[in-house]
Amino acid sequence: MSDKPQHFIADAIQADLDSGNHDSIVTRFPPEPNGYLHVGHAKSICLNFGIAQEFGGQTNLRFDDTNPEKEDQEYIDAIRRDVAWLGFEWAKECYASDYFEQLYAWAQDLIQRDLAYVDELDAEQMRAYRGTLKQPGQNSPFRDRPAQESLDLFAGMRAGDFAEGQYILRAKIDMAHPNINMRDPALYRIRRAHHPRTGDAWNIYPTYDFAHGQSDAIEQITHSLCTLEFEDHRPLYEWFIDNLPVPGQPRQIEFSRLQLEHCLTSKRKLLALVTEGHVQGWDDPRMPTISGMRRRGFTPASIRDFCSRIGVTKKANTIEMSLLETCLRSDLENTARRGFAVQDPIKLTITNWPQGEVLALDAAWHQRVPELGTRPLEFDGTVYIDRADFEEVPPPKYFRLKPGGSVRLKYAFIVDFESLIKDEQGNIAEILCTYDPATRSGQDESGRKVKGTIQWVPSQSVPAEMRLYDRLFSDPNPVGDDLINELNPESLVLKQGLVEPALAAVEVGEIVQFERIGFFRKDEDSSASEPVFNRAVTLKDGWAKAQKKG
RNA sequence: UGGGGUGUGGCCAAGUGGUUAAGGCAGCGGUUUUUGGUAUCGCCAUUCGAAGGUUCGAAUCCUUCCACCCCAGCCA
Repeated sequence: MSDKPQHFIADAIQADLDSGNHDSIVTRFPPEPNGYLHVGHAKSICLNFGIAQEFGGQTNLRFDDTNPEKEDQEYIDAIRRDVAWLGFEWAKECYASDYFEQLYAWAQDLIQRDLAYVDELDAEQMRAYRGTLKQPGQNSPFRDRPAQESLDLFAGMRAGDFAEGQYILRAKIDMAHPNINMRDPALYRIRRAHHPRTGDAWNIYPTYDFAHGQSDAIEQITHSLCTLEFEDHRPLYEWFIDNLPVPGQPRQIEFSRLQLEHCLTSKRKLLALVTEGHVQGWDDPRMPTISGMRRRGFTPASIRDFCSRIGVTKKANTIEMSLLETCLRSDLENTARRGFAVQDPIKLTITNWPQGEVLALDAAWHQRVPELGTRPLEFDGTVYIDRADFEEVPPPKYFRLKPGGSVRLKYAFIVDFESLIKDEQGNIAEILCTYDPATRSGQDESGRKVKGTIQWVPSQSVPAEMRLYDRLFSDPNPVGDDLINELNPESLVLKQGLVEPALAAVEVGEIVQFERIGFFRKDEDSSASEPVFNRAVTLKDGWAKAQKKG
């Protein structure tokens, strides 16, 4: 894990600093508030804020709110929360809509200089005139409309004199340009929609292309970092910067977007998951959204670490889930408190335990991190262990409890198998053991060694709902067109388990380790009587792996 | 010959003509361990999309070819 970003964008910025192009740098993170941020945005956030920090610069949070129909204050609020949660502070909070008046003036300027015109082709006609990827387009019959006429029409568009789609402002560049984006791109369209910030003040809205670069220039952005699909827009971006009296010379640099296995990172498709009810909301712990990951149990540090480990290039990439999981585990390893929980309880009774005696144990929250303190744990001769920790007919090298075997109940005693009690169906209802008083943890002088040490919960434990989350999509590279069939039917498995009292009492939002199981975050759905825990990630399971290999 | 990009091990990714091609993740094997976790040690590309060429020397330069991605919203 390197601390200095070492990639082509850092190199480019360094070069701009060295050459004297810039004395300091300013970047921006420019989401459109039309949905929740996801892990792909996290990459962009970490890149933009991280690179600015690295070079002593600043980063703005700018909402690219140029298309009111899809945007909402709810998204603005969520985005602010998510960026802050990730641990970044923006120098300024900006909105493209703050520049609408300036943008309008620049559009007029372009018209006056015969670099833009009001067209009245409808969308379909425009497409026809645009030509194809291999064939040049044709000029609109309105292309040579006198500037004054365009100016008047443009004013009328703004004033609300026309219907949506009736007129459109276009740049006058080159309808035969090999780059389709340069074939007289749309600058302003009529939209009678309520804007979350400007309300009904405007009847026309600038397009992304007309707003983005100029907004960058207004904010004195030095490096405008965006994803690869905007590469083709760069000539247009530069055309505006070159043809308008903008107060800055931002440079656009593109990098490849993040693809995560078993995930979708398209706002449109994530929206569908939410609206079609396949998940419980934008913050469903299975969602690759920042809010979903937060609720799942990911930490800001783990996500930042992930983003630094995946690198920044222009190459298409699909990152394996295991890397994200590794980042989480490694962040939590030395910080999360550990406690006992069982997902599938089975009663274990110590037959030689003194009737009524209760032994109060003091167990470390983290065996290697004493600063985390201890929690009380009561042992009264009846405990619950996980069904997975007993096998009547064990496979070879099974270290857990089995007929004729012994196992240590962590922080307590070694117990020796005695017998089983089964119900009418033949299922194991209870395990009977004896304990070895000489083997008490911390004061064991018996010299006995056992291969297995397992967690357990006391007789007075708390029932808890455990939400075991797994990948949302079965396929590593889901398409997202056929949600029903692509979704992993086992992306959520509910368990009614038991947790020791101290674990049940942790604060909502705390992430703990259920020893030998995984890291879990106490969910907001918890009630006073029943805690709810979300499984963020399992522990690595070498035994399961060995079993699978056979 | 539309335009724009990208090709280094299973997944990422350094490398910018000169030791045997960094590192991480995954995998495999060992040690430690009162979490089959953690930690730790070792192994894991004669080869850089392919073929030619330049050079004493090439993943790095040249040529040709191949593969994959993006673009025809009044979305961003």
